[in-house]
Amino acid sequence: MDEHEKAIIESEHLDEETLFVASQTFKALSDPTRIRILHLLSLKESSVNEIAEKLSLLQSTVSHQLRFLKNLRLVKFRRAGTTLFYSIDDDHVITLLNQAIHHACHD
Amino acid sequence: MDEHEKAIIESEHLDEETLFVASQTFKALSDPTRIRILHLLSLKESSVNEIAEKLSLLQSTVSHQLRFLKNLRLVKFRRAGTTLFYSIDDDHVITLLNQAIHHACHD
DNA sequence: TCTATATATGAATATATGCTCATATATATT
DNA sequence: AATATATATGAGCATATATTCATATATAGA
Repeated sequence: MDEHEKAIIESEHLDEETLFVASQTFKALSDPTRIRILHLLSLKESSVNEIAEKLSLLQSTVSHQLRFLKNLRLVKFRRAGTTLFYSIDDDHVITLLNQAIHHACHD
Repeated sequence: MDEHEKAIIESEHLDEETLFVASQTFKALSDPTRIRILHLLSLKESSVNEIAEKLSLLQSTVSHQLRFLKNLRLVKFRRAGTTLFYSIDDDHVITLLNQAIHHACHD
C-alpha cells in the first residue's frame, strides 16, 4: 500500500470517484444470481447456455447479468463459432467473494 | 481455510444460506452513503449527529442507515447520556472495504 | 414536571433493480 | 439464400431501495 492510497484510506473524505468504483464493485457482488454466476466462472470458463442450465436460469437473465458484469470489466469472453465462452476478468472480485464466503461459513 | 470451507468454495453449488449472507454483506457495502459511514467509523467512533455533520447528511438518513448496519451486526453503539456513539463491530467488512478502495486506486 | 437535546421511526415518494417475454442479431451450415 | 443455433436486447412489470418529512421516544437538567 503506497502513501497516496494510505492517505485516501486514512482520510475522512473519500472522493466521489473512489466511492463510485468501490460501491459498483460491491453492487456486482450484492445479488445472489451474480454471485452464483461469478462463482461458477471462477471454477471454469462457461458459455451463456451452460451457465443458464447449471444455475437453472433463463438465457435472457444470464445474458443481462453478463452484460452488467462485462461493463464493470469483471468478466470477459471469447467467441467460438456462435458460442461465447465467458470467464473471470478480475481476480480481485473473486478474492473478495471467497473472503465473504469464508466469513459466512464462520458465523 | 478448512476442508469444509474449501469444499463450499470449490463446489459448483453454493447453498442458499451462504449465498444470502454473502450477498447481504456486499449489499451493505454497495451504497456510497453506507461506505462513507463505515469508513468514517473505521477511523473513529462517532455519534449520529457527528456522522450527519461530517458527511452532510440528514440525521434521519444516518439513523436509518445505522439501523440497517446494526441489523447486520456491522456496527454497534454505546450510550453516553442522550448521545449514542457508534463504532465498527465487524472488522472483516472494513478489510473488504479497504481492499476495494485499494483496488479502485489502481485502475 | 417541563424543556431541551439526541436519536429512532413510520409513511410517502422517487428511483433503481431483477426478471420475464418477445424479438433482434450474429454466426455457421446446407 | 434459407435455416438453425447461440446470444443480445428492449419493454414491461413487480419489487426493493434510499431519502425526506413529520413525529415519536428517550435521557438529562432545571
